[in-house]
Amino acid sequence: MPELPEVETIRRCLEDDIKGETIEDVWIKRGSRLFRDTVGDAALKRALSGRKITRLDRRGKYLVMGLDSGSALVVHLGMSGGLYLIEKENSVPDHTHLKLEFSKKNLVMVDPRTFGRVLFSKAGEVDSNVVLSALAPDPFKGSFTAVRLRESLSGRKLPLKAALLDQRTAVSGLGNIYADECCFRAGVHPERPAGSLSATEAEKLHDSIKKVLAEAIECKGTTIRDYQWSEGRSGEFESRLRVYGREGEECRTCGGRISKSRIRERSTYYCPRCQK
DNA sequence: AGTAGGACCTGGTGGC
DNA sequence: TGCCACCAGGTCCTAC
Repeated sequence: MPELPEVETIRRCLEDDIKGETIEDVWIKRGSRLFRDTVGDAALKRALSGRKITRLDRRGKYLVMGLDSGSALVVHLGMSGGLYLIEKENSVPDHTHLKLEFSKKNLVMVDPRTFGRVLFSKAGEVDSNVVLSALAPDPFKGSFTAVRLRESLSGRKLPLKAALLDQRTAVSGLGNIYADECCFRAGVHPERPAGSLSATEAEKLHDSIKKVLAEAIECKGTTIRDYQWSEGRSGEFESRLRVYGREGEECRTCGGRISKSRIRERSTYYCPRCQK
């Protein structure tokens, strides 16, 4: 579910509350798929217990929880994941896979569909982590430029949207909603071969990606179904969506009808008149 | 190598 | 009310 703006919202919401907290105890759901890529539950518990949280960073859609040992817990929320601070006396919600106990609160990771995953990077290995280091530039980093964007797409024949969804190629952090919104604002059709963008179009797309994501972060993300950024509060970008989920409705720019198609088995929304 | 499509899961919704 | 098919914001693997 969460794309970059939702993950960034969660990060900002949690950072101040967990930074400096010591992990007093760890609970991991038995046999949870989310930990399939870690060292094993027992070893992970040992690595986390007693450690102090020093920072909460974001790389693309990943959250990186830095510890005073120099290691880091790396979390991806998949389609349905969430991180919540709960009162110590409250029992954990359904589908909780991880609980970190602090002195006054507990942090839980909830994920009904179990598409999320948790990784662990040992001290000094965070920057060389195979998953994180393979990510394309973060849209808010200086390495994400219009030139780099166009180069990463050049020669590729797959649909532009498919290229934008690939976290390791052009840009990291875009998902199904924001990829559609960015294509719309840039005036480019999502089915265009990725390599067919002109320099001007690549600049517009680069600009749109930064603006759409920044605006969505300001709105604390989008709420389509069950996404909540913290204990029951919801994002407000939904009312600003220009194409996503608006099949048959009026385009706010040209008055035409929004179309829906499928790209790589993902629902795709666009305005056939505004997007060439 | 690059690309397409299904697989992996649970829960909510809308149609009958 | 109940049942069922379909849909969902993300990767990941396999096959062409």
